[in-house]
Amino acid sequence: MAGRAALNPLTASTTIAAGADPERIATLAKALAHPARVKVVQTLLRRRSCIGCDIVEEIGLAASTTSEHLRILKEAGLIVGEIARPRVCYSLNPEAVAPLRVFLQLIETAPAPALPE
Amino acid sequence: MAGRAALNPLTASTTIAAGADPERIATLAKALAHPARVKVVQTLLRRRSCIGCDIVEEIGLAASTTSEHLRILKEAGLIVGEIARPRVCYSLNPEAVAPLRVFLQLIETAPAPALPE
DNA sequence: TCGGTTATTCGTATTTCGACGAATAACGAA
DNA sequence: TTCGTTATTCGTCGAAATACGAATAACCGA
Repeated sequence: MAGRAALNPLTASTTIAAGADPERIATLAKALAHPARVKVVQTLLRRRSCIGCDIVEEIGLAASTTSEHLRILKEAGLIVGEIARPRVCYSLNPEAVAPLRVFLQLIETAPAPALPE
Repeated sequence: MAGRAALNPLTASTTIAAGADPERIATLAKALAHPARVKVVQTLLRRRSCIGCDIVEEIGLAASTTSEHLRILKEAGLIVGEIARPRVCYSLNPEAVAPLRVFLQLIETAPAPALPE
């Protein structure tokens, strides 16, 4: 089952993704639908280790605003925050993006449309 | 450079995606951040051929609302609309999702965080 | 116990989104 | 030319998102 590692490209479960729950897909996409949140993820990609409030100055918004973006990412399951008082250590949850990734891959490998160019 | 077919999994250009333009990523994600728009894409995946106003009844919203969703998808480059008066023939533009897909793949293959569980 | 440090919540203002019906556009067919 | 069919644009409304500063919470160390 793994989850990570394999990154199963296009298997049986893929076909199902064609009819995957639109709500779920949309929710995941929405979590990444703001530049600040993408930046947060990119930061966590760069500095693999968890980060505290460094994220705040990294993306250049007020602490309260950043906290809200982190909340949204957390709610979507994309990141997790380990409390290490007085700070919080954030890190990515790589498996969370799978449904959206599969959906995109399905689009990308779709047969070219009839468009005669 | 192909574009489709290969679906280049994780190559040199991937690393760059770690610092990919957050605006671009966010814009793509935003286009898919609504269930109705995901449904439109799913419909176009199922019925590979282009569709006219069938999309309207497929997703069950008013024609004007649907048109707006289609506009957003078009603006993001995810779909194209070929005019065939008096109707419009929509189809997917599979290559458009590449940047977002690469970004997601990068997340998914990121080294597991330090979280000792 | 008392500050110091960091994160989150709260209240608020502004902007954007999402939905609808009505009106409009744009052509093929009769 | 006039009608019918389909898509889009427009005006509007309520809901949601975004941003901020102030206030609050929650611990660790002195």
